[in-house]
Amino acid sequence: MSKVLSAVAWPYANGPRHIGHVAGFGVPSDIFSRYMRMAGHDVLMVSGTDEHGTPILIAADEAGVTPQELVDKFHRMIAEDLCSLGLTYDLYTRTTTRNHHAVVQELFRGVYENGYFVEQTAYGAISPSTGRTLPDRYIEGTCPICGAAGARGDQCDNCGNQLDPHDLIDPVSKINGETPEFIETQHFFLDLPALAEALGAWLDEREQTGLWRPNVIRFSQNILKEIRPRAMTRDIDWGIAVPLEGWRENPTKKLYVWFDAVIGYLSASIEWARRSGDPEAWRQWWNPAPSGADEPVSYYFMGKDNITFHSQIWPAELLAYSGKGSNGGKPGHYGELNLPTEVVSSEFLTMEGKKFSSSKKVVIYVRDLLSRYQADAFRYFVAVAGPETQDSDFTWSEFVRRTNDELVAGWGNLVNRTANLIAKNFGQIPAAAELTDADRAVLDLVDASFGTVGDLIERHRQKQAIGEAMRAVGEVNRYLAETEPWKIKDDPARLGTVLHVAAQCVADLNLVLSPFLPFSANAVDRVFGGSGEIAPLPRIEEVEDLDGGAGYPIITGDYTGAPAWRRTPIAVGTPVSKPTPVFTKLDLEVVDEELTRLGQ
RNA sequence: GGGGCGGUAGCUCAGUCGGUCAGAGCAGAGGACUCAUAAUCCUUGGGUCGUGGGUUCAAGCCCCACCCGCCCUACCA
Repeated sequence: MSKVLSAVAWPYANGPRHIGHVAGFGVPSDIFSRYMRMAGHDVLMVSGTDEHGTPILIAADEAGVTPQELVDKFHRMIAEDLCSLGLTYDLYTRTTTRNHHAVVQELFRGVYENGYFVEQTAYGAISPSTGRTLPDRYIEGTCPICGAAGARGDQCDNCGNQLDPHDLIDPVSKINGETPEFIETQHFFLDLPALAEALGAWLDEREQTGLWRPNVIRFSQNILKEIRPRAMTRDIDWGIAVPLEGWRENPTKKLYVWFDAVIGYLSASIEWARRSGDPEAWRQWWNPAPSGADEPVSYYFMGKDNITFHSQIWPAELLAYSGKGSNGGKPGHYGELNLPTEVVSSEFLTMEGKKFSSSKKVVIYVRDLLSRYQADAFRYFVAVAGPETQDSDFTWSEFVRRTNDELVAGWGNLVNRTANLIAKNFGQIPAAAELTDADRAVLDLVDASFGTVGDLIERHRQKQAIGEAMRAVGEVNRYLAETEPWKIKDDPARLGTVLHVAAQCVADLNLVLSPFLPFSANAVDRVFGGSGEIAPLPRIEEVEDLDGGAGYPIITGDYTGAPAWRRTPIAVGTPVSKPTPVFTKLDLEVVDEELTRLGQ
């Protein structure tokens, strides 16, 4: 039994979540966390909404609201989206809490005192009217290389060259059309070169485990080669104050949003501990274990666009705070902080062959999908066909097919026919008489799936894991076809035995599938007379800020009630009545309906 | 430009150390059964494994070049 930190990517507060987001980090992290809890580990699953940064400011200006009003709205929406998918966060919080601000500032101080920040003059664009940093991508002009109009400050879409915004001919702000002013400005740069050696050693050690996905480890080692200091402050008035004399009071200097966002994993853990009544409890997941005890492990779930922040920036911050780079230093009062055990990055989900794009309306929002379809149907699709190690495509026709042919016709049908046979013939779970070889074979095969499926989930091979589970479902369907219980009504002992065996297999597979399909796991459990509470579900809770700020909604829950990851013998005599189907079969017309909705 | 990934049966994809690797599911065809949301079960696949070279006794799997598609690279997050 270990302390397992499930650190889940922080969604940016710029709108509701679309299914591409949650396919990458949400569903996989929940499947993993649910399984690890059932396997007996102490899981702490944390995340929250990322609410600072330039895009929020711009969106707020456009909407005519304050940034705080904007993020209040979107934080709530995102929390609802994630909760409705059944994602079992121990705490889903946000970056505008006072706790988060304080933790971020403590990290900054520690890194600063250990000498891993260098103050440098940078040259950058600001908006003359607001004084805010104007990021490269928000500047456009004529490309100095190919002469195309409308080139962005970072890259020209026409010729593909990377640009320096200062070289653009007639640069203008995309936000308000004014001419940007290029100024010299002071910033704190994280001294990544001083941490490169420690980062490299850590990555080499991680590579030895052979667990990281090849893409992720290779990419991480690659970016190490061209490592250079990176600015961790910005000219902006929305964010966390730099906790230093002369900076703190400056309304236009804030910490870079990514500096603070990744610290959310730690601040959320601390917030969780404070709310749990044991404010120091977070240390069990973050500090090295006392000698003799198992080291805590941490898994970070995200999409591939976030790898650099999780395999370089965040470990660098942790190393710097712990004083473990070439500049030396000593840990701050949070103590030595553990680096990620594994950065579990997924690839991207596309949508009918195209990249998701809210502006181009190539998008399906989680809330829209769940208003019409079962959460588990979507979770099933993601588990079985998601972008685990390479990009994958979501199409409505494939969604309908997977739902109807695999989930409903395979698993749903097995549940249904088993329950029906029991309800008709016994009305309760029958006892087994003597077992035949075939009975034992199917029982053993299903029992073995706890091992194979669990192992695959632990290694983040969820597609293969659910494939194994579904293969076992097929075996049980075959078992029924071969034993033909509907033909042996004149032999109640044998009939009871077959149905007992089938019911046991269904109960087992229901547990094995519960990390993937929590909602239906509960429904299936109810069909067979259980409590319907085998897969815990999260809830939204309105809480006060711990340090006197404004209240906000969080996702939390009590997940201690999940059954263990092993066969639990079914209780003979439990009443079973004629079931209502657990899964909804989809009409083939929904494909056209949805494509029409997409405007295609 | 640099780094990386993918291109395997009509469709979606598996293929760990090079030698039963030419596979699975779905679709299609035929059959069985009737407990079940017309669900289930059995039988049925021969695709130059993107293209052209090369290494090897042996290559989807290694090397080189090329063609397609995609991602990362940015003071967006």
